[in-house]
Amino acid sequence: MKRVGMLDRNYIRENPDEVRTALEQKGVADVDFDRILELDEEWRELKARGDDLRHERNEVSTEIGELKQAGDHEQAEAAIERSQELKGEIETVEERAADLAETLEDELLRLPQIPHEEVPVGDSEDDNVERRREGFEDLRDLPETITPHYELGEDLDIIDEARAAKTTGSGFYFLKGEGAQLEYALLQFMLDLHREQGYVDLFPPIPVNSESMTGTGQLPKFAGDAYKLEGEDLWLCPTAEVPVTNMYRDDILLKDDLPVKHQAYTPNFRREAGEHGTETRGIVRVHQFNKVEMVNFVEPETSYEAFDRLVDEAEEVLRRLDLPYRILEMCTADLGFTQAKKYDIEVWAPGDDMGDGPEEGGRWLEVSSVSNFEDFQARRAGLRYRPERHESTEYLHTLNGSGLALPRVMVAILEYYQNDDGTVTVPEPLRPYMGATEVIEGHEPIGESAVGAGEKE
RNA sequence: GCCGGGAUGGCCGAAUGGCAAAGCGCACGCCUGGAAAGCGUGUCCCCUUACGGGGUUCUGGGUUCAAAUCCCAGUCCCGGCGCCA
Repeated sequence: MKRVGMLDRNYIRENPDEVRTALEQKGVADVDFDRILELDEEWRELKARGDDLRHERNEVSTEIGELKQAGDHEQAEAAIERSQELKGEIETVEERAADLAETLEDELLRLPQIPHEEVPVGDSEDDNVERRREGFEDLRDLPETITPHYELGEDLDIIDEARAAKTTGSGFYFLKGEGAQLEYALLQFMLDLHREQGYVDLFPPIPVNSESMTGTGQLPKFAGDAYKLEGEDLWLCPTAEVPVTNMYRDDILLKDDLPVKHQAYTPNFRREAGEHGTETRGIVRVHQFNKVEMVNFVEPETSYEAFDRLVDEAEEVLRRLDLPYRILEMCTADLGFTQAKKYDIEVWAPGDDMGDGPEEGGRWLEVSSVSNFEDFQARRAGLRYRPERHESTEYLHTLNGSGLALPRVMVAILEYYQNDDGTVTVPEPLRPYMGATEVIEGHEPIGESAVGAGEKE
């Protein structure tokens, strides 16, 4: 199926002002929208001219067949000559048209999704709006001083960043013993919970090709954020959204199939280019992390209901773990390229005072991002369905939400469930997944460096 | 990795160089007391206010006045052989 731009061409032609407003509100400066309109206009003229020439050629071509049938070779020769002339003319016109179409296509792929009309207009992340704050009314008794997760992880010997730098590089980490167990427990817990909410599990392939990356909107704009495999048209999965959404690419679903709700656990790989110097300690910003992702395919009229439900389904993870959090609505400037509306869920990590946290101290960590893409991804990826009362297909709406990103939840647990003696209480719902372990006590470190540090005799 | 076979609409499936069948499904209409059956129309993409026109047989090239059809390259599927945690 031919890829079309993310926004409907007819819509762009008929509503240029809405597109301009969206570009402005999203702060997209590298798109020359007037040029796109010109390209479209010019392409349509060439298209019409090419169609006329082809029409004539089709008529001549039919004539040739008839003349040959009738045995009139002289007339047939004349017609063949005319047909040859036309061939050249068509080639000239269509070559130009194809060039224009290609340029236009590239430009259209760079046009961002238009924000939903109720999204708060803003210039930067400072204009995001906090919608709710949950779980602060009945806080745990916390230690006088909370050790940040990166120090605690080292103390308990459950997170090892230094040795991962050796095997792989900075921005990666080993989880060890109870650390690794906690990771598995969180995974199983989240998957079981979302299964209760009606999600069907998927375990997707981790490398994805360029067409998939384009379908969900990572390409062409964000190529620099992803890891590319050398010599292959393959990228390391930056989020399960990519394989899962593209799973039904160019498919036509039935109305009865909808809503389709899938959850997928995958590792996610992100280069985080340009982020060096911030968050270098700990596992808050890393190049590889596990995440459970929820993806919904729904009928267009229901996508905003689905959005609210998706936020609730993601929140449920934090509610059950009894971790305090807040819900943030992204303003137009902080909406991603593909998103019409987006809420972030930020968990409270009390270990580090970063200034932007709540009055209780600590900081907010984004653990989920719930987005409605409306028909933006569907159009790029050819995701359609057949409504009952129409004979033609329509683009469906896609949504997704993390449910949740694991390392940051782990950070919140290590800090919020920390005890005075430096151990960590395992939240109730996770215990069945950890062989009934109630408290993480860590292990003795291994190796000579521990002796030198006075941690081992 | 090697050898062979294959890819045509939502589905199935014809056409082997000269207008891409037929069937199923679906929608609408006629018929009916109502339904079924039957009959008719429609059912991909693009341009066009419309009338209408163009394109489309996995993808990309080539041959030809003309390609679903012939040639080259690629992708994926099936079968066989090989290899393999």
